[in-house]
Amino acid sequence: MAGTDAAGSQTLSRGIRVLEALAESDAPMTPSDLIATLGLHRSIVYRLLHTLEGHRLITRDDRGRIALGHGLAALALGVERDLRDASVPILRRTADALASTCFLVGYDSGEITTLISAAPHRSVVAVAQNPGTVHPVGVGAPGRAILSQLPPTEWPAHLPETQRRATGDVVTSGFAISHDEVVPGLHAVAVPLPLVGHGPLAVGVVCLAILDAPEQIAARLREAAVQITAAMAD
Amino acid sequence: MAGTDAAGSQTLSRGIRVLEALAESDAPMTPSDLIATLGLHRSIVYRLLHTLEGHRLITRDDRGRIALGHGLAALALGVERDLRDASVPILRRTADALASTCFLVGYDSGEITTLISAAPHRSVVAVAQNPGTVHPVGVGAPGRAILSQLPPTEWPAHLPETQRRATGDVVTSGFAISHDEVVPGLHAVAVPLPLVGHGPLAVGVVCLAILDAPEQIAARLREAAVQITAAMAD
DNA sequence: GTTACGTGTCTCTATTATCGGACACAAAGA
DNA sequence: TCTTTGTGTCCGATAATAGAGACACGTAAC
Repeated sequence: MAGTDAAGSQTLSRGIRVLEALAESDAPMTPSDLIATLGLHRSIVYRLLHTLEGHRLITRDDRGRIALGHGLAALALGVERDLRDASVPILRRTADALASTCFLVGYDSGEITTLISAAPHRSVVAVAQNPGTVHPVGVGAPGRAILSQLPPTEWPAHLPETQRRATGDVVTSGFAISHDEVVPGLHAVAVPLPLVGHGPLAVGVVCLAILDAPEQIAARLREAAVQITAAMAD
Repeated sequence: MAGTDAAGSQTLSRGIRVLEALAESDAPMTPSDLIATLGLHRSIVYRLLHTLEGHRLITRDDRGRIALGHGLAALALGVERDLRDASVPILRRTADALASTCFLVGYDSGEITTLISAAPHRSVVAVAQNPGTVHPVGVGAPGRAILSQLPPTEWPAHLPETQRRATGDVVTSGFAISHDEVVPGLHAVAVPLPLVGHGPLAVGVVCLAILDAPEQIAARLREAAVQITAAMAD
């Protein structure tokens, strides 16, 4: 669903669709699974698999089933490397200070992706927010913190009036808050992080029960945002 | 260097080489950089870039320079997902217990890749060991812990006699130790982690100064390995 | 035994990508 | 101003892939 029939190279696009199909599947896939999912001929899929395996982007287990390979982890290491290196220690401190999972999200061509996250040290239940997770735009605290940095022309087509006004509130108050929005039972607070040459970013926390006043949490998050901006200036 | 002219699809292989080139570069690349690095014609590179951009595997900043895109992080999220989800909390506890960065490495077609790592909470200096990092086979404690699980027929061609005997010691003692081997000044201890259907794995720690006796560290690592094995059995 | 099924490789034309060059355009430099 | 350099697109002849089927092999069902 992510990859439409992208302009340019059909072969490359199909090879990437193999990886996307494997990522969306929670278990390793058999060749037949892939052939059925992609709707391609067997000979094509096998050719793509050989090429992908040669680059270690897929691997095959003892039963011949196909899974994403370690080479993808090596490639992903290079995604926003400077930003992630600079932010990790800051997010760790913020997560401990707020006793909540703290994360940094980025916006790229219509989607919001978690770039890094840090769980607090002494947490009874750790709310996971793994890097690579995709958020809906305009929904939830991080979604609105990002949206508030985008011109309304780039907003999603059918964004409810409620979300539009809530996003406007982010601009005035400087932070976004959400509860039961993306995942039931979870609270979230996020602040925008504008950084030159990096598209809209946001720093946020997610937790089961809100501890401090939202304004206090937002103040601490803004502090982290300032530190990240400073660390990136070098 | 990683991707030779892989059998199968030339187009797909070249598209992946674009990603590999961007990952090896520490800064965003201009189109000319890529064209020179890959040795391809301009029209080919532009076509590949359009396709990759459509799948959010690359992105372009305000100056037109090209960097790896967030879609790669989403794909990498699926790499060894079950194993990583099961290991994260165990590695965190182990890292705190040993006051050292603790990590899990996996082997796939000739290369050892860090799958996850956990830094200790109260660390003066945190030794980073980011997921996706590639280790040399047979060198260093993790390298030998992996090698000890491979048949000698799959060992690297010109492995020094010293490394061969040290690897043999891992089989008898149950753990590997290294100092000043991969990175000067760093100590490392690692234990093998055999897991059915998952290729050779190893759990290890890396630190600046060794605190406990290697045997004690190895015992704690073996404990973590057992816990991971148990967590994967469900 | 047979039947059915998934795997993996191979061969073959129609379709698609490649690659050279050409073109237009903008930003620096002489 | 006139060059030079990088960017981005477009066009044809050549080389590569797509896509269908055929084939051999192991393996589980009957």
